[in-house]
Amino acid sequence: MATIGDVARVAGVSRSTASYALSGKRAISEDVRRRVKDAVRELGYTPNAGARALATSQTMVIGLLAQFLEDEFAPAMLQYMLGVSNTARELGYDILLSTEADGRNALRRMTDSRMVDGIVLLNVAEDDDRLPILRDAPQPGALVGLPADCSGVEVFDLDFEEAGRTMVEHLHRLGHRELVLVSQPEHVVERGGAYVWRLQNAALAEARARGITLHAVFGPAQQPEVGRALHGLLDAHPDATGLLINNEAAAAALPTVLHERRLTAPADLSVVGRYSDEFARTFSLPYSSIESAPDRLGRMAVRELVRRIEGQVGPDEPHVVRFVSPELVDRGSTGAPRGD
Amino acid sequence: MATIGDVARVAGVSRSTASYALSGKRAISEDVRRRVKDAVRELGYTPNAGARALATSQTMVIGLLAQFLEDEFAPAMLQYMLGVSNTARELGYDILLSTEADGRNALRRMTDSRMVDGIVLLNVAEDDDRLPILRDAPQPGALVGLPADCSGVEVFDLDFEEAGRTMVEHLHRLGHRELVLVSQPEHVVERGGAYVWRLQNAALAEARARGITLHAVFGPAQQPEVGRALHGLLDAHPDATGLLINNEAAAAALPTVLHERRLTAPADLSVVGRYSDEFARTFSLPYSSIESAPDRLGRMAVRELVRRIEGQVGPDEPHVVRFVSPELVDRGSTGAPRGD
DNA sequence: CTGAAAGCGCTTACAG
DNA sequence: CTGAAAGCGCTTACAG
Repeated sequence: MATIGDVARVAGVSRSTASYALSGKRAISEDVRRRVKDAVRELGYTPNAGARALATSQTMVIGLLAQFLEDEFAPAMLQYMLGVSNTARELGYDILLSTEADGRNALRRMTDSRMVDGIVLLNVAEDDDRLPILRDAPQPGALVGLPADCSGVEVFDLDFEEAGRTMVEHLHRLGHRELVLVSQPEHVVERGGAYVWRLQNAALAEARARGITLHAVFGPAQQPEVGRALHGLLDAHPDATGLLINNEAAAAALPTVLHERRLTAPADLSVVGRYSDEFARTFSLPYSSIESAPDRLGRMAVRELVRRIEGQVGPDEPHVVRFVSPELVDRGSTGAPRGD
Repeated sequence: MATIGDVARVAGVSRSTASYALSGKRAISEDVRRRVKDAVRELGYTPNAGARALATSQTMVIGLLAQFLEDEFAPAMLQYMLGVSNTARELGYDILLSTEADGRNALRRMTDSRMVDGIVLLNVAEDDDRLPILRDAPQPGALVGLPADCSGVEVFDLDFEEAGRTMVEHLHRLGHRELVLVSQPEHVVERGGAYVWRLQNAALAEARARGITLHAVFGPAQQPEVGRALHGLLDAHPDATGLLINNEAAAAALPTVLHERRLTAPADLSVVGRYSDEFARTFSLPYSSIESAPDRLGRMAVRELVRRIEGQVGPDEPHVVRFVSPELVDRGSTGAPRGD
């Protein structure tokens, strides 16, 4: 493989001149620049990434820690990954991916050995055990998901409180007075998925403020349990006219359940979910939903991370905690309650 | 950050001795080994990956080129990625991930700049335009998917011919005489998804050999088109008693379609799909299916790739082309044809 | 505008 | 069993 030394020799200049001609970091005569470029083409030269990283202490690589936790919906994670990966590439960075169950190990390896310039953490828990390691690392970090302690890292998340309020408000305005909310399984919450609480508590508060009833339950995340759970719920609350779904598996199972019960949305039941548009398309879900914007969150996290990496924002400047406002995507699954 | 020089100083030895004490590549006195280990612990030393890569020309990184093509089912790709990523980690390698639409660019960048020791290509097309680049690269490559020309790379794929035969044979034995096969969209085939042809042609040949009827069609990959297409198919072939599905989107849409038609499998219609068990669980699919074994294929590809990388198989030894035999996972969706 | 040299942090023959 | 030195392939002050 050709080195910068080969390029220099062929171009008849010194290695430093060859390097500068390629980086443009100092003035180079037109003649020399041309000879260097020609040599590069002739030799098919590409800089050795490891050598460059060693010299510059920049790897142009971002570490991406994805976690595929049991009972969480793997396909949903993919959208975040793609948002991160594609944005990184646009900004000139490659992605070092870890899918290890033990994220702490992967994180330590990547940061300690200087394989990456920065880190993106996905699926962040309330009390995420990767955070202390990330804070101690010399590289900056960005999270998708809101932990209890946001110090030292950039944080991006959907505004789940607002999402909960929006769902309740939307159905209340349509005339609904009794609603059911199906959240993720309780052990997702216990593991640190505080977003489940955030949405649910805000929804409950909003319902209370509006004087309407909201039955909030945790649903399973697996088939066929989640289908049975949905049947049980609809049996238990025959007067409920609106269904709120903050549980991807439940959303995916709902069409079958409604068919089995001979129910149609919105004629018999109004339905609002919380998932991404991409998810809705993949699963052919016909329900209006709060867009969870995974690609947008991934993009934002990488953009801010790169600003940190490249020093466009100083190390003393405060870290960002940014919430994406939920948007309701209308797919026509809500309307006036039946009997109205 | 501590360097090997710091370790050496603290341990009171030379840098080379410190290095050897850690690698174990030459005999070291117990005393020195202990002092070096202590120094490592005290300083929290981790080798700089870039420096090591430069010195050894080994990065311990594998490049993973995933392609998310339009109209292909993104969640299915995730299973392959996880198989690759997890196996790589078990063998001591990290994953450099590319999700770029232009895989050729990503491939060239990774190989030319020596960021990786080897490459895994996912979603390989009949005439994949990344292959010439991979063959020219100094790093070995492994594919999941069968191209027309397998030279110079390790190839792993499901035996789609056998899968097609198995599906037909299974239903024929149960007494079915008229079947419908729904494949991926035709433009997936045109783009190079030869596996679609392989399964379909083998199924047609098997049906012919057994003297039964098989209607083979290409289905859409998107909602709601695929649902409508399924309805159209069942309308068009009212006497068909068995449905073969080689199209993930169609499989995901089928439960709804059958409910809408008040059909039950296998009482009214026997159904056999071709997808992974993980996929079936995620989408709550109750149909028997040919297991496409994405995790297993990913594992095999990485294992063989690492054997090449580490020189356990010589550069002159022939490359591997290995097919995974399809296994039929019985989920009870097939039986005797209705009216029998 | 260009070159010679130092240095990034490792590993590994070479010498003893 | 250990050390001094060279080298991996870059970049970037330092000098001219």
